Amino acid sequence: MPRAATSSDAFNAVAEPRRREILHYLANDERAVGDIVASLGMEQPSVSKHLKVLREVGLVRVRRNGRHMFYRTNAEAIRPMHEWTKMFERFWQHQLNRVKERAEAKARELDKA
Amino acid sequence: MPRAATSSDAFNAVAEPRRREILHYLANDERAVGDIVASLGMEQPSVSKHLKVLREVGLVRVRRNGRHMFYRTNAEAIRPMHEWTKMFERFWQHQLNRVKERAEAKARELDKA
DNA sequence: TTGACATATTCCTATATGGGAATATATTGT
DNA sequence: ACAATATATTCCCATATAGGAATATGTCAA
Repeated sequence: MPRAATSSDAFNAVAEPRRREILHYLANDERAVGDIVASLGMEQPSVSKHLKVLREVGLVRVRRNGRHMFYRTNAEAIRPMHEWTKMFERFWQHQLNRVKERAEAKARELDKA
Repeated sequence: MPRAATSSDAFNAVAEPRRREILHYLANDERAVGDIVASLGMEQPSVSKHLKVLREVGLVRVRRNGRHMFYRTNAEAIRPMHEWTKMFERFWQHQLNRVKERAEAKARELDKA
């Protein structure tokens, strides 16, 4: 079995760095495809293809205005990823505390000497 | 150009659902490969291969004890993904507020009638 | 209608995959 | 040394890329 399609869910879609750039760029305002091309320095067909993937998983919304297609990030679709990674928050805080505690213990040791 | 390797970074490694399951399972305690196989109901070679990918991007740590390899999630490696998704938090909160405000405005309208 | 502009799609190719099956490697106990 | 156990690796294959080049589609303006 090959890898799951990039358009199968947000996790797969977002694995591609260019698509993360696009999502970031489109977070504040809607933008026409040409603006993305100019601002991010990617080829136009490439941008269109990435946008298609992002559309298919609901990570961006489109609106047509004349010849222009205005895309904008749908932040809500990123939320499940945020929730998933959040599950591990307490674990890395734990890890950091252990590192800190060990450092402090070492400092006390040195103090005694 | 094909897709970036699954072992190129955490984003790509975590795109695979089975690997997310494994990370979740290994978050609390270290576990031997056999335990993962039994608990998650995957084939042993499959688990070993997934663990290899996770190791290569630093998402898990290993410790050998006799014939057993004890794996555990390195939560710290998930943090960058959490930070990236966090950038969008204010945007989805914004979206939710707009939905809420519209609902309240509608409620006021109905109240007048 | 025709031309110019904006975006999308198609075709091509090298490459990486995940699963299954089989096998290799490592470690322990006897 | 040998058998048993635990894990890792290899080989095979169908499939999905992402980029580049070329082309198609859609929309406006004159």
